[in-house]
Amino acid sequence: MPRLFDTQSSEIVEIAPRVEGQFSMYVCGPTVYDEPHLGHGRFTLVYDILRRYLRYRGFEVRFVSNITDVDDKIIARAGELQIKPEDLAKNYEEVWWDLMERLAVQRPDETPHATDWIDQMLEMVAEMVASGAAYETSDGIYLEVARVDGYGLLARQNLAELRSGARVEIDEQKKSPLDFALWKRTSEEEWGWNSPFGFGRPGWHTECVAMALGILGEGFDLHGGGMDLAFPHHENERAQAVAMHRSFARHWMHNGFVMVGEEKMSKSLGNFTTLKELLDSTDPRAYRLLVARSHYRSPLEVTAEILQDASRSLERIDAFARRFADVVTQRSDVAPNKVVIDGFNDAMDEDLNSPVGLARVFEAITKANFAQDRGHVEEAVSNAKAALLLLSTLGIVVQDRLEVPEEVMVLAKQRKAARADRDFAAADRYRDEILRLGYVVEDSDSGFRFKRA
RNA sequence: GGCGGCGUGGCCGAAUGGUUCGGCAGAGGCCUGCAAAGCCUUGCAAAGCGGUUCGAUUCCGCUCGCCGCCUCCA
Repeated sequence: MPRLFDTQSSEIVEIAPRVEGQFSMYVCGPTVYDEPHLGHGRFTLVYDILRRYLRYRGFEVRFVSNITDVDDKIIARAGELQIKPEDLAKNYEEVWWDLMERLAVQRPDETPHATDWIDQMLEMVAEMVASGAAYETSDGIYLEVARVDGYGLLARQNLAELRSGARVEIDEQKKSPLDFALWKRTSEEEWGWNSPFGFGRPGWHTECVAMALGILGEGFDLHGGGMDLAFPHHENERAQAVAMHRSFARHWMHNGFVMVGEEKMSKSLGNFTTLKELLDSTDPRAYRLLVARSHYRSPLEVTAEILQDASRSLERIDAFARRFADVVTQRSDVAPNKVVIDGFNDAMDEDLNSPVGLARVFEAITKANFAQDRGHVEEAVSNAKAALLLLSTLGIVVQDRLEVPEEVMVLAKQRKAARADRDFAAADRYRDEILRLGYVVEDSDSGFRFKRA
């Protein structure tokens, strides 16, 4: 059974799902008001890898990730641009899915939108008001944090310490600065919904509770997001569930930040690189490799040099894939090497240790090459198959074959003939021509293959 | 102020109480007509100071440096 670090207990524990063999996970998705940056790319890759891994391990995974399409920032941005907030959200949601596709992040099974869950949120608010956990002020409905058992669990702080450190703006009407809005009352000119609590819109923390419980049900298996969501967002989600006496996530998972130098990359610091910039300039697989080769809870530095490093590493993977593309399909009788698979699984089972998992993959690549060099085909193929299987489990799509223009193919054949005649001068001329067309020919046991120059 | 975490070879990233590991880059060699790809060999890593121990990079303490959360944030 895989184990994961649980933010709630601060230790690595078995994930032991609610229903054997099934795994339900909810990950906080984007607020669609602007271009996603590298941090968004990291978290989506981390949970994509988790999802792929659990599936590969035989779990039936149900993965829900929301789109926050109503929010103060969306409204503010839309106001600046003089467009409707709905249109802004729609536009950036399209941007989001486009980028996810480029990153080869598989679509969640369900992608609920906050605006489709307003009724459910209002029911929840009514329930919390009725039970006395929530109270009304002139501008909305607030949850009284002091009435929630164990508030501060995810922040690893007790209520008194949180309160003393609170930097939230003072609101005379709130019983505590930590109390948070469930429903924000607004004027009717603004974007909003009619409700028993007056015209307005939901608070941020409420939507995820409604959607997670509404889709996955009580006691779902895992709730994840970036570390900065642990507090207050996830804390406040949990608080609402507690206030309603519903069991919430069994397990909390938080990934580390993308760093810029010694600082966290973030919108507010303005030190971000957008995902689009990255993907326009780098093989998206290089970023995935980078994410996978550091532990998901560690900070991750991304620079041009580090990306270059990952790209070169990727070249090694592709070269390996090219070398084994044919023989692997020919030898359907050979199974992936079990020692390699087990080593990978052991690493991934222990808090999703993909760096060690990748190390096992690279070792298998070396063994496959070593064996192939010596003509030990079965050993080579078993290692190669294991490596290829594990790479796909990490979502790394290998480029094992390159389609070349007919012209290049003809030149390569001519070169092959020239070499057979031991006319090396001619062979080299053909190779130069191929290079001029943007390809490198490599000799192989069976003839030749190509890579991009 | 409270809480959590980090400091590993030229670079990035892991594991680990004793022999460590992966990638990238470097050096030498093998293979190749020459390349490419590949393989092999190679480099006295643990911020500092103490302590525990037969033995510490790994455990404990202190010092220094850095980061994150406590506000919107992946």
